[in-house]
Amino acid sequence: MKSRRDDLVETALKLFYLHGFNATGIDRILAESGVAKMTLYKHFRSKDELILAALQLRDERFRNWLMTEMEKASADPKERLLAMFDALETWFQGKAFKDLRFSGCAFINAASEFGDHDHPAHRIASEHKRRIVDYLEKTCREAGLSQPERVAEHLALLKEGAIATAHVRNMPEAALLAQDMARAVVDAARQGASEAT
Amino acid sequence: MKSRRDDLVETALKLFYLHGFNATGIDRILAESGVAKMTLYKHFRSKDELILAALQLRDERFRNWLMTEMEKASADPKERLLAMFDALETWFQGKAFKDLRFSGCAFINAASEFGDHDHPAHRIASEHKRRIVDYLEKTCREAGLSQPERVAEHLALLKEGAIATAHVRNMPEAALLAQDMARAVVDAARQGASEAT
DNA sequence: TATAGAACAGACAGGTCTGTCTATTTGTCA
DNA sequence: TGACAAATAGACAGACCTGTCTGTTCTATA
Repeated sequence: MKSRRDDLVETALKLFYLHGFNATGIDRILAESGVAKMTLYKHFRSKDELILAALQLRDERFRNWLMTEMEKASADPKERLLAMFDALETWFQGKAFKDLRFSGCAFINAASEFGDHDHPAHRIASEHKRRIVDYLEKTCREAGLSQPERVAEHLALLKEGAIATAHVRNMPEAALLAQDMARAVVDAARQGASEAT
Repeated sequence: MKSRRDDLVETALKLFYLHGFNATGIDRILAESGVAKMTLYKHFRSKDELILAALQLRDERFRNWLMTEMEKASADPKERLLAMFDALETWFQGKAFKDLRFSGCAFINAASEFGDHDHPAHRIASEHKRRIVDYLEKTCREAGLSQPERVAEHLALLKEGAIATAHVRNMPEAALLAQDMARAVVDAARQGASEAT
């Protein structure tokens, strides 16, 4: 049951992601989605609102994809943490989201274009990243790791580094470099959990 | 001996960095630099050329700043590698480049706005990152670490992760999270160097 | 089939953008 | 002082952008 609104947000997400927010005009979104201009302004007050809707869709879809990939990789939470980086590599290779080549992280991109941390788009980006840390922290706890908040932050930072490196330098293997370090982080926290700290 | 051209590139760099490339019009650059429009088009064919000149200035200036910070921190190359993350933290706190608040990495930002890897601005970004890896690798060799190419890539990835995290989540302490992991990476490579591999 | 809401095409206003042009002023050096 | 190069202000064209408006056509439901 795809509504006109859904077509719009879907097309907007794709074009914003591939070409940037400021560089993408609404006329192009309308042309590619086959929606009339008045329909857009019936559903959204402005282009800015459409940007926010597209980012919210991306947040939901990306986290869902990542969690699914991690959970189907293994039943062991420690393995799941490491499987995140395998998932990242498939993403970097353009195999994760159909007909959407890898073009960096939509939220890092949003933060780049909307540099002010108070801008609504930047806030959505910030919240997206926090939600991922929350999920990693939960998985760290399930794995019985020591200092789960800290380990989750470490793993999240490795993920960001892999994304930025893969995008800027066109280097999908960055995921495996990050995975190397992630393994060390997780192993250290596993030993730490059985020791007195 | 500051030329009109220098004023222009300086102002362009500042505004592009703070507000983005597409969002910054040349009229604003002209107004803030006090330069006439014809002077701009005497020195540059187009706005795109000005963007490239600004990124080149940033490349030179940033790498110079980073290397200086690392080298003044210690004479020991291993300590210098770790000092990179202290330097990053001062940058994230806005204390590195005068009257220029931290607004992410200019090259990650450029890659975001110019997503196509063949775009000249994206290439400059890619080369900037590679030059930093080269410098890290050289320092790894000076420190006598095993697998210097690999360790340099690890450290560079940690740096990117710290930058992205600090910017998107407004979290300057990301530098210290990265430093934790960097210490582990460097220590492991030091042990590795004295062992048979 | 009748009706009402939704989406349609397309013109339009008003603003902003890059890049060009002209004519004038400034600054430097002999 | 005189001459030449550089920089200036400001108007302008043409393209593009967001957002509004009008009048028509589609579609679902009663």
